[in-house]
Amino acid sequence: MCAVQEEALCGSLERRGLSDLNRIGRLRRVERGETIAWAGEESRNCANILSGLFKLSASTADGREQTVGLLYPADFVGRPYAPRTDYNVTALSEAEICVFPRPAFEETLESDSALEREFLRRTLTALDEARSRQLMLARQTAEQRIARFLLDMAKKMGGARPTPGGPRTFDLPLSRGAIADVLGLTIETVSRQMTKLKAARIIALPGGRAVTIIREAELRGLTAE
Amino acid sequence: MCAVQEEALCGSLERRGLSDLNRIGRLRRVERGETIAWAGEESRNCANILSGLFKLSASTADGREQTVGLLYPADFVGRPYAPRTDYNVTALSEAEICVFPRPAFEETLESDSALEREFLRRTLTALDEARSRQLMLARQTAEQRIARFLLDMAKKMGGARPTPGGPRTFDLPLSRGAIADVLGLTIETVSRQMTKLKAARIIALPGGRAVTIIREAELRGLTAE
DNA sequence: CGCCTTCTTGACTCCTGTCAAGTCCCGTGG
DNA sequence: CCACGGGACTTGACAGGAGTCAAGAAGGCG
Repeated sequence: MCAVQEEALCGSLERRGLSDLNRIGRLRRVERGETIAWAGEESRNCANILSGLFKLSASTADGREQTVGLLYPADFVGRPYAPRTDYNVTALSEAEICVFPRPAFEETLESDSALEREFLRRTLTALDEARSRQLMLARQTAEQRIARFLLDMAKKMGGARPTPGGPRTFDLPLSRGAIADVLGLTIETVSRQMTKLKAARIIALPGGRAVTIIREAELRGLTAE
Repeated sequence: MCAVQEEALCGSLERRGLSDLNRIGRLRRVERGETIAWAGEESRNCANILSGLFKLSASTADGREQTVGLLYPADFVGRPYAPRTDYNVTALSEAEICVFPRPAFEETLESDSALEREFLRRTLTALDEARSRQLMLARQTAEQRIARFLLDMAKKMGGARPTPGGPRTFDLPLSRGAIADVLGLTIETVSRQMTKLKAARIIALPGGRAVTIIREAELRGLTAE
């Protein structure tokens, strides 16, 4: 039943506990662009992502948006132990999720210490990531952010390499606008930086949302990390 | 023994568990400016803050620094379940901490589910805060950051109000440089913004690191949240 | 009182945001 | 098959906020 069982939260469970969580979970298909949780709303459900990509975002009073995290298959969605959620969760692609009512999930956490420990580990990892994104947003230039983003995406997306160690091509699962939201930039700046990298022949943009990383070492050099 | 017992992590424990944690903890005094954990270093210890203020920081390759979190009394320091820590932890004032070896702390977490649950809650809160700081660093102007920072600090520091509802005065526990690191700005920009707020008679700067919030409503209006 | 750090202020630069046209891409429908 | 339309993307011109560099002033500690 659970397509991402080895990696997902429920994958850490032994047979018994797993069936507990599966029993309360309900499969749901989500359309691209659909928002499954709104900031300020009561936190009623939690979920595991089975497939697809989501963004976790907040917006300023004047309407500009910032993505504070990307969620991939096997990642967890929701905020246990809080009455409300502070962030929107929106699908960036078609997706499937496994939804639990929050109180039931909390009870399962409390009765299954292996699950709870795994959840704690994941939360600690998410915290490290959120802090690393703070450093990026506060101190990196647009060029450094784009370089880091492309490398991260290449890693996440896999992508074909015609020759071993050679250029790698993959499709960005995000629009320019969504990338801008993630990196704390504007669409125009993202576009200009991509054009600049293309002009420098560090990447190629074969069309659509495809990206080819031609000279990975140079790109890595631009991240200055 | 535990001066912040009601609030600190160990305060959530029942007598039995508490004594477990106290048995492995060791009191330590820390000087202002002292760094008790270095990024990239092996994660050997965890600690509870008993008194004082710490910053959690990272730096870019070119040496600029960013504070990714402030740690107050009763807050937890360290990274269980990871071999290395990614951040520096530095005392911004004289401080006292209660130190546990990381493996012993992990064992205690695993054997005491109430402690583990409390630790999970704290980690979730820290995650929310880290995400909220992402929004600030990505999308707020210098003026908005300063306004929010002053209001946050006023709340944390308490501070005397000569007349109820009237102006409130408190001492900033951070230097201008430390504030700049927290807000993702430079010392000069912090200084200029403070001067601007002073000129607008929204705050006063009586000397030293003291701040008086004269018109709190206006200051709150500037945060645009 | 004097030194040294911290803070303030000024002049200038530059990166990124804003506003405004285009251009590309792709699916739809004639 | 190709023209059309609309969203996504690119490009240009310009402005402005924050960074950088450089003095100076203020404050604290010996």
